[in-house]
Amino acid sequence: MARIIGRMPELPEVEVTRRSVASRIAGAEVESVFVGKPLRWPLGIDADELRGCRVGEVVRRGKYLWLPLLPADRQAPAPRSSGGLLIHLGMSGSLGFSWQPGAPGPHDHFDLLTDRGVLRLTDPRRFGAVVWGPAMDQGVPARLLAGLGREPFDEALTPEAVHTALQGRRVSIKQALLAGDIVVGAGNIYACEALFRCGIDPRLAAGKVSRPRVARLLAEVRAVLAQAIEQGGSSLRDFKDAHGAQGHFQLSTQVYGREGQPCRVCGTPVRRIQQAQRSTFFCPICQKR
DNA sequence: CTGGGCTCCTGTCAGC
DNA sequence: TGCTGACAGGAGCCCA
Repeated sequence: MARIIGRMPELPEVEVTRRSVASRIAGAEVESVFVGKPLRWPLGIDADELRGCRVGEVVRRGKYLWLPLLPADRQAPAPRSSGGLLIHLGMSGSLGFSWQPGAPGPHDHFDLLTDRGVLRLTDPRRFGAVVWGPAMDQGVPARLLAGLGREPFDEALTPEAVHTALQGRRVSIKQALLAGDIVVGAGNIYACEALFRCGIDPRLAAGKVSRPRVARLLAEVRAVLAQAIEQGGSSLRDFKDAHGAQGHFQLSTQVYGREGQPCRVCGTPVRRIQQAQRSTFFCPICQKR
């Protein structure tokens, strides 16, 4: 039986995090920076150089957050660098913003201390990252974002475009979804759930999915992500502190993490298989094509 | 260009 | 009850 690891930050959790942090940190002035244990990549700048920057509007791209750091107009002396921080929560990361978070704990690896509070990255497994760059489309951030597919809610992402992009792909549709180079945001949980909702066998070759089914799949990816964002958003009202987000985003799943348990639609035991070293959950009866 | 496999890390859990 | 080892997973990266 597969175990479910507590929270896996996928697009919905990243978006909910953005919404909870953005309005409170916008306009804040950086006073100092704490860097803990190494994360996935080095920060890429001397932390002292961020002092005196003003935080801009936090935006999300895929599962990344971009935190603009601009020169504060009335600050003297002016910061030595402006640009921003590209943040990824990895497998186990969470971002909190609070007035007095206390001393960093063993899993707190980055603090941005500002005049409005402290933005803190907590990440036990350290798959996450905080990387400085001169702009979102320059330097290391640009390189990291370059291969990303379209945003799931981008209106320019049509079923036709997705279908075309899938043509010739021989990997499974599940792997193609996870790859994120066509549409971003569907991690392992949501890929499994979306495929279940539209009755597509996760093992089916990506290029073999018919156009109507691609349209249905895109709709379900959007629906499951939107639902998760909404659920996370509603739970935000209960936030008490910076890390109150724990466990709030666990959508009640139809198949994910339910190996051996009866399919909620037909009662057949949910199957678990490995695809590219990753667990896939599906109903062998409901997902036949 | 595509696809497959490896890698980072540590909390959790099965099994002895 | 305590210890050990397998496992989970996002996504960059390297190689065939």
